[in-house]
Amino acid sequence: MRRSQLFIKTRKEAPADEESKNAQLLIRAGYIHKEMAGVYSYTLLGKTVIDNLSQIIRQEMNAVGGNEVLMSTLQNKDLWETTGRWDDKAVDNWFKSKLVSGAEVGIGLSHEEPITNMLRSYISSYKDLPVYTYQIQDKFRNELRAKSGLLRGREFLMKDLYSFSRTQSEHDKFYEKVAAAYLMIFERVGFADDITYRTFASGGIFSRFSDEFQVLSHVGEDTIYVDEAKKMAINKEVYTDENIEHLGLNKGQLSEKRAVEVGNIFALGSKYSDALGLKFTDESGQQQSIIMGCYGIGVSRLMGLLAEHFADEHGLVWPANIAPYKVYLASLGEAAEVSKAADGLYEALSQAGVSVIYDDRDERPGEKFADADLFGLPYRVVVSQKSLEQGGFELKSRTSTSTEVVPQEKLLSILSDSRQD
RNA sequence: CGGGGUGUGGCGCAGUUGGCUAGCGCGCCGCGUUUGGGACGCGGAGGUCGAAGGUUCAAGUCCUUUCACCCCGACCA
Repeated sequence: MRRSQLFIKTRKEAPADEESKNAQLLIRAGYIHKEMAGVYSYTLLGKTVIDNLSQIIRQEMNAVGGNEVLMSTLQNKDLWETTGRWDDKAVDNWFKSKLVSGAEVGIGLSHEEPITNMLRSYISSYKDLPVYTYQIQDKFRNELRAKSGLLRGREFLMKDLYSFSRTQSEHDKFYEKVAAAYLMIFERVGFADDITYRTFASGGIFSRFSDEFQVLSHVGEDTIYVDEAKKMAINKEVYTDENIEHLGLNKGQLSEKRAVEVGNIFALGSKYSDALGLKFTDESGQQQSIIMGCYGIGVSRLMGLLAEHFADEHGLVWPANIAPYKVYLASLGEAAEVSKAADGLYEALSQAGVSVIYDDRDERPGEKFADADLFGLPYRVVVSQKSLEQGGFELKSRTSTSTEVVPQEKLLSILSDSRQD
């Protein structure tokens, strides 16, 4: 992508109506645009980050047998009344609207009801199960207060997986499989296990605990207690002597931390399947309940937390797997030989499958360097009179302060070598 | 929803006890000089001062109502 074709413009100053670092950086760098409190649009840069995150999640969900689906945003009130979740007293953050006829519809805040209902059309036998479905799409929640940029919005991108199992043990096995997949996902996006904790949290009716995936961060809304040696954590909401003992933890080994919840998995039992009449016939011809589980990851929140976490005083510093492009290629000056060399390198990189932003604008060096830093791409390559005289192009990684001049073939091999998966 | 704060060209801000043509920086347009860390000169364009109502000879400034945004708290099925 040529920078001259990107419509975004970077800013030196942070917007006055954002306090959070993630929103300030992402807006300054032109990744997102604020529509209103808790609602953001994504430019090509931001959308590519979202796509990269989604792709990693998709791969891991497919690996555990997930069927990706796309559910409707408009929701059938009847389904939610069946489970008792239409009432504002039961769920108080609905966005609701009306058809011209006057009939009420919901705007999707979650999808247990519709997915369960949809499966009634397809599931009837033990042979049809288990089934795992997942979706990556916008959810709408009428939060009393949106805050912290992408970390708590009213409209946000979420991956939700729902599992439908025949027995509790089948469910339990899958549950653990997803838990492992989650840790893999967070590792792949850059949150390794030194800061990511599977955390015991309140479980609802069907299990003693649910599992949250918490990334340690001072901007976190959650307080958790961490046993670093055992790699275990417990949410403040269930931090009682009884639970600590139940989990085999020792209060003296636990330290209090702030964390951001990036994922949450929990058991649903047969609450929704029974309520909506989704059952299966077992080998002996008997009707049986279906055991459900629910597994969420806040994709846009994850992006916000990545921006919050991977940044320095100059701007964003994306992990290689997440960066919207791998290389920021900048030409300096308007000399014909420089433009020609830069054009050629852009072609060569593109053909080698290296994703690159080519800053072909007529701007001064300082501005191009500042933008390269702010964008946070893993590598910066500079084409200039100076680099050409030294026999090549100047290569610098976003995190290092030193540069080296390398000839084209070597540059191509370096940049396509550590190609992102 | 309780408390605190802020709304002035695209962005960041100033604007005194009400006073006459509403300023500054960035960005934008034109010309010229520049070109390795967000250049400089000259000349331009762009504003219902969040909105509505009121007080006054006169309102960005005072009063009332209202909307939006940020932060703390509560809430987060």
